[in-house]
Amino acid sequence: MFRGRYEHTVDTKGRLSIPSKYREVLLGKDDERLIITNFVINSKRCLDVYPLDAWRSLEEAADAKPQFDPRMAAFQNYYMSGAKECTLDPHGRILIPPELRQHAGLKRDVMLVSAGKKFRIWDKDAWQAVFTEAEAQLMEDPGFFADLGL
Amino acid sequence: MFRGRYEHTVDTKGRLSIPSKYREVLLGKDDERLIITNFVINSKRCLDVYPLDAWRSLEEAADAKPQFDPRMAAFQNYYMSGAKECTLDPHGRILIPPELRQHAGLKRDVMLVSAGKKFRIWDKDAWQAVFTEAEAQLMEDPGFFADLGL
DNA sequence: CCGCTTTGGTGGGATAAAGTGGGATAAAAT
DNA sequence: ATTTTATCCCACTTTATCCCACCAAAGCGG
Repeated sequence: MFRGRYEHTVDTKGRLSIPSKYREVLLGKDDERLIITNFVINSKRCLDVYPLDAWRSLEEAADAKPQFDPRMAAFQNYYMSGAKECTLDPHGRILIPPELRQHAGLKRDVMLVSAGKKFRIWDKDAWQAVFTEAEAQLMEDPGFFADLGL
Repeated sequence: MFRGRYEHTVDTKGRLSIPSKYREVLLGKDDERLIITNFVINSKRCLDVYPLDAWRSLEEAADAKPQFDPRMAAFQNYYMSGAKECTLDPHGRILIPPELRQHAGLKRDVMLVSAGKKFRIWDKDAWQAVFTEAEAQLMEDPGFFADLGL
């Protein structure tokens, strides 16, 4: 499980260093490669990043579903087909492919945001908007926490 | 269970010592690490602090819910994604990550406030406001506690 | 009741680690 | 063959961690 949010920077070469806490999670696996693909939440674009093993189980789960469901096809076309493999350099950085960088509108400042078995990469400003929206939503409905046994 | 309120100080490096009474609670566990994340009550921001085991059960409870419910997504984006792990230094202090310090508006003087299996960290002034607000609510509506079934 | 010891909390310097940037070389594409 | 893109290597800056010292308050024995 990845934990925490980190503000990092993409350098002029398109490199982004993965937080050491995230890297610790990867060290526990036999393959440290990452799979990165395009995604969108609340009309805001971002990137989803999976450890290779987690991506594989997603592939298998998708494969087990009926292939002719149009929504499944859309999922394949959008999410699965965007996937690129990235390897870490000696300093723990990845090179984000240009199409994906552009998809998420990544400029210099980005946020890395944990989401269970994967994490996301957001342009900093886009993330701000998503975060504020989520905060407002939770303030409106504080009883929600009770449902989770808080 | 944590008990009591404590006024402590955050030093210039961002360190905060955990009250020894709270530490006694942690000693009973096999892992003393804390998970700390952002929260908000009555539009006042604070930090929620969990022993690692308590946080894990929260993660599991959240994981068991449908992931694409919009409220669930907001919860994941706001509360879960902010979670950072903090280890105690030899004097029983934690280093509060800068983003979280900033989120809660922590300056030098802070309050540590018990809340069952977790506790909260407030800026001292913000806490004052929350406290008086709660008191006013009780004075206005003396049946308030009774309505809670206590 | 007074002084000593212990415990809890605070502060600061030194060292190590994480993140960032840039030049040089190698691989790939045109 | 030339241009572009990616990888490796080295250097710098910032942040976190360890270690030591200090102070105040509470507990203890004379």
